[in-house]
Amino acid sequence: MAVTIKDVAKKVGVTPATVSMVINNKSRISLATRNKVLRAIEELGYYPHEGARNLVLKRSNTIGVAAPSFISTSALEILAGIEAEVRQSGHNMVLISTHGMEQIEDSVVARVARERKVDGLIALNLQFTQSQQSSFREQKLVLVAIESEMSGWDSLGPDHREGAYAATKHLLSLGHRRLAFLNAPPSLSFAKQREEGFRKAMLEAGLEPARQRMLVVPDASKESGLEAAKILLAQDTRPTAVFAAAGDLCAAGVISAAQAAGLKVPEDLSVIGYGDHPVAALLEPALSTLREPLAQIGARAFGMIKAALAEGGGHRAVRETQLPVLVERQSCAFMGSKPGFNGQMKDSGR
Amino acid sequence: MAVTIKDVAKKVGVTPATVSMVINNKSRISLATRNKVLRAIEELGYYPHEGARNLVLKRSNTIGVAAPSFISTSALEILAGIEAEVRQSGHNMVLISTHGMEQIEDSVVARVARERKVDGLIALNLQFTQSQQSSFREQKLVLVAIESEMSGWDSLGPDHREGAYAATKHLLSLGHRRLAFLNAPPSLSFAKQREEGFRKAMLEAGLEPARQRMLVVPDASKESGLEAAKILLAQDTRPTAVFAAAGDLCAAGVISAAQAAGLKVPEDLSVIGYGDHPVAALLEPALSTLREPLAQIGARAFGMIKAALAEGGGHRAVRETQLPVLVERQSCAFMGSKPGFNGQMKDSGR
DNA sequence: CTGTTAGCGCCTTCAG
DNA sequence: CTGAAGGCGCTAACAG
Repeated sequence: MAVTIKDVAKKVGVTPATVSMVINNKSRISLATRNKVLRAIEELGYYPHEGARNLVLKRSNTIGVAAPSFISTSALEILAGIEAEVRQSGHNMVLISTHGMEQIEDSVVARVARERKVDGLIALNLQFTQSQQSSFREQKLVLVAIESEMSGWDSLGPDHREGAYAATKHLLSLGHRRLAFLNAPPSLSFAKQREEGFRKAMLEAGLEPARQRMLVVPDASKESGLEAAKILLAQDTRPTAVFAAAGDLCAAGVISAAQAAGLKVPEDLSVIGYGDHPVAALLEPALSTLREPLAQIGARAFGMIKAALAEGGGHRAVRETQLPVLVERQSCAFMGSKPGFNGQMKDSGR
Repeated sequence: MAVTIKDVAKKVGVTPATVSMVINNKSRISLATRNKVLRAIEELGYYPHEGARNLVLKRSNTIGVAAPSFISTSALEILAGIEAEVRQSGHNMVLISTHGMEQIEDSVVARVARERKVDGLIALNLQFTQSQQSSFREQKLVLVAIESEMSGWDSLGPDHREGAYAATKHLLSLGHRRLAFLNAPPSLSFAKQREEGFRKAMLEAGLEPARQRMLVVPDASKESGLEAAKILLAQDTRPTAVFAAAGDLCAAGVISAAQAAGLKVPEDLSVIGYGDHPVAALLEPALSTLREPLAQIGARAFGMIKAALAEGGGHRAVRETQLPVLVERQSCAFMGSKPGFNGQMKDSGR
């Protein structure tokens, strides 16, 4: 049997209540007994039993992170951000992956909300139903959504609009005028926002986005990028730069298609991606892209949980957004730049 | 306040103990009261409080997974495997990342072993000290090690020796005789085993591994692969194939260097990696490599935890190993194959 | 077969 | 400033 609060109380000759108080720095206890207690704790190697404590305090000291899947580099980065904060504040963290299956999602709710295993929940790319949400409210469980919005709850995520705006501006500043825009299907929530950012930058530059250069790809795969690039490159006045807002993988396909067509990147065609996927730096040429502050988002999400918890679940419904940053590598160049004037030189120009 | 066992007891007119028994299918309770209780549970929406239950049962129903970091695709895959099993068996899982810092590692032990927050621990790429281990034993906590061995405890992990053997055989079967071998530094535990596998295959083919073709790279980065490849390609009789046992990123560097030197992969140089990193499939040409059954390893690890727990912590010290599988893509070809005889055709040949 | 009695390990009143 | 008492939600022994 592990050593309990009683053991130390007995050893010092006080009651458990006294020991409890010194542990929790409660009502000023005489320095004398306080020290005696602390010494006994040390000698006995006593550690409070968190479960017991949680039981009386009516909390779990644990937060859950729910997502369809964690097997993606972006989910991972967010997770890392959350984890660091969680540990630092002495909480626990459990992962709940739903695999996109409703059944599991429901069981999440059942277990989480009813067995009171978590005090708060961070939802990543997940949308809870109204009934699930109200079940959370009943249990006074706080919810924070990343990359999705649920009215009445805090939410946060990268600013797709500004990210796309920055990418477009970058291309524009390099002298490009015929920009192609490869977007994800509108069913993905961020697609609309990225398009807004693109349009805004174009309009500010006095340019009208050309219809035939705005393509929607079915997914963010390399194949999709290849297909789209073929269409683009077959046009009479082909674009001098393409912004693969659908993602870096897509951009990889564009580069690949361009090279297959005998074009050099970035001399003949500039390409910029989105997301800073691990492959981005490995491509030839290395892909310029937008990096989202994922770890920071994760950390902030936990911060919001804590704040909400502190306020006793008072719904704040804060909505925050964090700015992506442009990562310049070798896939973009001044329009019409000669070979020899390569990406490396651009980098130093900033 | 959530509904408790008392509430349902009161509603039915029995004592909490009775309710507890029907929940746990204990000593045969009259069907009549049993049904009444069940109905009440249903009506009230009662769910047992796991924390309270664990307190009296002296368990946590939770297993911990400790690793220096979870922020890698391989760690995540293992985690996914664990998670699925954990959920299925109704347990909980907490993540403990040590960041390779001893201080944290100690606190892991302190918290885990003394606050009794977990019944078992899966250690991933982690080596616990003797004193930590005996502390686990005292707490009757079971330990399973993945990718590291601790005597007296169960352990498992991918079979690096067989993996490397398979990779080497593959190259050999393609007619290659001058194989280069890029290994991780011997400080990484798997390096030795992969080298053994390589040597075994070579010896079986009657080949003596050439010293100058066996390089050690400082890390598994693309840069390391680039550097190593430069050395290899500058040799008089350069290798016709390279096995980047250090990892896929390294292989990416080799491919890049080869292409920069005007060689075509796989026609002029075959390259095989290790690990099936997400980028492997995206490279040009797509990289052949070895895929480790990570999810399966995770699942099995939890299986071992359960078995050990069931046996009441009787130390079994089982040692298991799982076989990687060869993933053939486009980066390997028959030695001396002409352009046109590409990887695609090989694929179908198997 | 069911109810009562004791806790699990801890914390918070409420008296002293 | 400290002790005693009561209880968090649940279950294992005992009685009845």
